[in-house]
Amino acid sequence: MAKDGSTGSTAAATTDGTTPGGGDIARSLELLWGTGDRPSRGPKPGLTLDRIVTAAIAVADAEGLAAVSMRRLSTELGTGTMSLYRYVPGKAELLDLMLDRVLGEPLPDEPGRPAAAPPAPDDWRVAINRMATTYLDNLRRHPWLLKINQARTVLGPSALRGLELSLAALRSMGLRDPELIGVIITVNSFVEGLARTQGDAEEAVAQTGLSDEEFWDSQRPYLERAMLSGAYPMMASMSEDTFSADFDHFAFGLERLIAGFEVLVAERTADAAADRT
Amino acid sequence: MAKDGSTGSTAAATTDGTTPGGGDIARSLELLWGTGDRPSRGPKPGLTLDRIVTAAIAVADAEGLAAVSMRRLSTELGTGTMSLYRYVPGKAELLDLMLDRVLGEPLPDEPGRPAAAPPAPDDWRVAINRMATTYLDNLRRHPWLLKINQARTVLGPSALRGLELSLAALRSMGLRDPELIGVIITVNSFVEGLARTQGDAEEAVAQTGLSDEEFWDSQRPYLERAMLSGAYPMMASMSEDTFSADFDHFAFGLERLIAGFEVLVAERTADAAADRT
DNA sequence: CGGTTTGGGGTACGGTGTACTCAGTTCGCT
DNA sequence: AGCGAACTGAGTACACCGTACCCCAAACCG
Repeated sequence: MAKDGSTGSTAAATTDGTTPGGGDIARSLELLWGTGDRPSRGPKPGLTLDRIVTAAIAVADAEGLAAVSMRRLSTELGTGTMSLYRYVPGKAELLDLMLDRVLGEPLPDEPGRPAAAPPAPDDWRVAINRMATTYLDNLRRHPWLLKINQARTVLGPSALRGLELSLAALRSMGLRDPELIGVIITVNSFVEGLARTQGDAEEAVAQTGLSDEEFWDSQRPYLERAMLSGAYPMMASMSEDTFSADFDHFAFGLERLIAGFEVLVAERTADAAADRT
Repeated sequence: MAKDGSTGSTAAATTDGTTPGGGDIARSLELLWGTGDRPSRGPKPGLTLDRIVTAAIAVADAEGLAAVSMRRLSTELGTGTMSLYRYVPGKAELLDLMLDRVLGEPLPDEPGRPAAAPPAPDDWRVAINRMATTYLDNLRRHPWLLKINQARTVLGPSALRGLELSLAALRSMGLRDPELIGVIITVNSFVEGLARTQGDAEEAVAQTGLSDEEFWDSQRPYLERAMLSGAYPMMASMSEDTFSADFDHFAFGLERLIAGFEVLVAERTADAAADRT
């Protein structure tokens, strides 16, 4: 997934002459924020960045990120493979663009839910709950999101808008600015970790063609021998429903997290009251 | 990274004749729990599974999971590439073995810390804190851990031992069994998500050769223009230290999480007391 | 000692990202 | 109107990857 690095950067340096790696980011930024004015000489482009990104996302959603290759996209779009490089500096940048597109897009209408996004609620608990569920929904809709390096995501307009909305909703907590960011990071980290586990499980089913049940059944003899060995007394004494799928780990964890924030907010308001007297 | 799937499973079926995918798991299980008795006909093996896994981990630690290829490992070990397939069914299984090895190994001695693992403390807060820090340490030492599908990790002896120790330490919380698992999953998810963000950042520095500062500087003009546009009032009003690196997001989030658990434990003990009266 | 079983390794195939090169199109300027 | 510049599209080629297949040498059993 990650490009080779050695061949990539050195090759870019020999070709372009710009500082290796730096030129690509500038190029990505222009692609994201750019005015889109195209030079007025030469033939009109037969493709759009938008179409490429859309096609890439469609393929990734349907068959996983591994299916997204330049050759595959070109056949999908009916062009030559190398033509894509007229619009995108490289595959890494294409992945960046996919990220920004998906993270910022409003959730598509679902049958059970009203389409319009309601304004930010003044209750931060509800806001956090919405943040987490929305993010989890997004990650489940696009499982490949977690396989793309998010650190160097160029902060596109849509990503900024999401952060802005979150911050506005959390303002009522009365925490300091870095703590607000901490809240967001904590919630997002929890959701990401959970989504990764779930996504891995689904991917494993798809790739091996083996259901979860079959998988665990294949391990059962080894596990039972281990339990009988006496080396794992705690695990051997666990109740039957311990690993049941009925338990909603997302709801459980999120509830605990919000309860933890509640404690901090209560402390702060108590402090403020003490200062006032 | 993930193997092709179509070629992999079908090829395994044509070669071996066993149910596609199922044979590999059985093979992995035997590799993990197996007795290691080798047949006494034919030449002695010049390699060990252990040496292969060790070499793979070394390469992954030093240069990232992308550098772990069968050809690379073979040159590292001084053998032919295809010889490796006498010991490992395929690359996917090798990754599984790397996982189990690393997740179960005791942390190597570090200068500042005593080497012996102390017995499980009876205070579950300390236990959770230790769980989280240990896991985070592990993920930082081996950033490639998060790029391997953990869902179908064969539960090896070392993985079981870790789970057993965690459960023993959390027993004093007095929660139901599924909730105990929920606690572990929640903490681990949080740590994984955070580690992923940190790992992505380091990887980005290594790959692009661009420090974080340089990266953000390159975005500054676009961000400033966005701030001045008035479309992001909350973000524009943030204090200077909001995104400072001084703030320890790991400590902050973990503290909130533990506080949230505390609330639940308190509720339970209160309920128990009410029942007793 | 002959046969059988096993490990080691070479070759080859289909896949990937992408550098390089050349042909063809379209506009601005003279 | 014509020409040259600037641009797009596409083909070819290279270095990687995982691994199927095949053959040979080594080691034990009878």
